[in-house]
Amino acid sequence: MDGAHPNAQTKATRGDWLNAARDVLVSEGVGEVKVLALSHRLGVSRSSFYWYFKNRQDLLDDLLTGWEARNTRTIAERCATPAETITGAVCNFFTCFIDPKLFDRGLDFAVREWARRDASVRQRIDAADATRIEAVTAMFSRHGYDASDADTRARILYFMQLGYHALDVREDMEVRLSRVKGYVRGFTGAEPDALDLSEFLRFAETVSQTPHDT
Amino acid sequence: MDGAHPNAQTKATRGDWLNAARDVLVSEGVGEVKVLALSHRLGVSRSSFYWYFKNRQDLLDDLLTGWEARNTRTIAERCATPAETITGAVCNFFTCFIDPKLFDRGLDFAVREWARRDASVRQRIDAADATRIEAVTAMFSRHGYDASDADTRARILYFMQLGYHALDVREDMEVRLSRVKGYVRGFTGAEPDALDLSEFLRFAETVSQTPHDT
DNA sequence: TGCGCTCTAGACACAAGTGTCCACAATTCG
DNA sequence: CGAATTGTGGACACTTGTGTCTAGAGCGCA
Repeated sequence: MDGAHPNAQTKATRGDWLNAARDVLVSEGVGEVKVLALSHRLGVSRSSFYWYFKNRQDLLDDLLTGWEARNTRTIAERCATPAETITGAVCNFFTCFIDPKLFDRGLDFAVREWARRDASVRQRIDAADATRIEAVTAMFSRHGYDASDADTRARILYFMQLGYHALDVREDMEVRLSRVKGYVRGFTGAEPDALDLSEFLRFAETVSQTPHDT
Repeated sequence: MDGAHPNAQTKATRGDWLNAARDVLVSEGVGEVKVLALSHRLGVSRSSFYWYFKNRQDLLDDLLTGWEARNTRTIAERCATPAETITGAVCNFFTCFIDPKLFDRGLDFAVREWARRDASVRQRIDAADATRIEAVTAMFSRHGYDASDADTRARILYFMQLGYHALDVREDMEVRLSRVKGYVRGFTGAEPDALDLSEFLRFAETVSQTPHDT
């Protein structure tokens, strides 16, 4: 029923349809996610689609659910990860955006674009943003910031991080990492712990080995 | 020929088509800019469109040309405006984004989204960004920053400003203006001149009287 | 008054997309 | 083996969108 156990005869699984749809959504927008085009791309008849999905909307709903699970949950989890210092916690938050396996930024912005045309998607994005900001706020609160301060810092941290990605800035990971110390200081108002920083940079290096998509 | 002298019988001028198209482009993306839908919106037959435009692409080209003229030229002009101090110059730059008549942010991001699907648009956006950043860089250079410093500050200023708008942050003008002094200090590394600041705030107030669109 | 220019409407032809129905091939399982 | 299940493919009906062609209405001007 969910394509997890494909038959030998199976040419395209449910997951194949979803992956293809995700790619088109990211690179060309919702409007271009068309059953006909996807069937061509998968080398399968168009009508096979209707075995896995009720209709086009059903596919889109699944895409949205997957996005919520991956991106929002990732941020929430990283923010909830225990840390000795606030600077370490902020580094934890950064890892979401360093490792493309954790947070799919292409998908996040594709969904934001989609939301401009669909009120129900807009609602889910707003809910997701609220959840994420709450998670970041809680992170600051846990480290002793008062409610108002935690709220402000959470918004600055979250909005700046997404703004950076929104503009699709492309710089070497090396250049990007050279600014981390300054960022952390700015976001927390505290001097970054050397250990937190080096641990984060080490993680970033292991990730940057694998070439990143899109 | 350009709709500037509409006949009494004229129901929709060339400009009407362009305005309608711009609205749809901003609110729903290029994919939804359709002759049929625009004709309905204007209460006019679809075929009248082809009197003013060769085809759909012709309309889109015009939209793009208008965007370049308005947004990029505005930024370049504001950056070139003479100012006594760098803090005054940065305030000049800010005015682009305070007054919706100067810089159409909705259109700017709609075009950026469009660029994701069209290589030729991507090229024009890249050229526009380069032009804008050059203008901002020149502004810093004129006020004594060395080449490297001017370049860095220009990028930070430009990217942050666009990042703010990319996330479609909605806050009261009052809240927004309360942060200006800190921003200016951060961007220039200099203490803001009180006169520059008060002049800018006065301008912002006159603008915020008129309700702004989308 | 009547001619020409400007603009609009409707019909036609066509392409691309959606969703449904039905036949049928390939696997799996009793 | 044989029957049910799992998927696939092709045909049909319908919708939405593009671009072209032609008739003709309304205004401006001699």
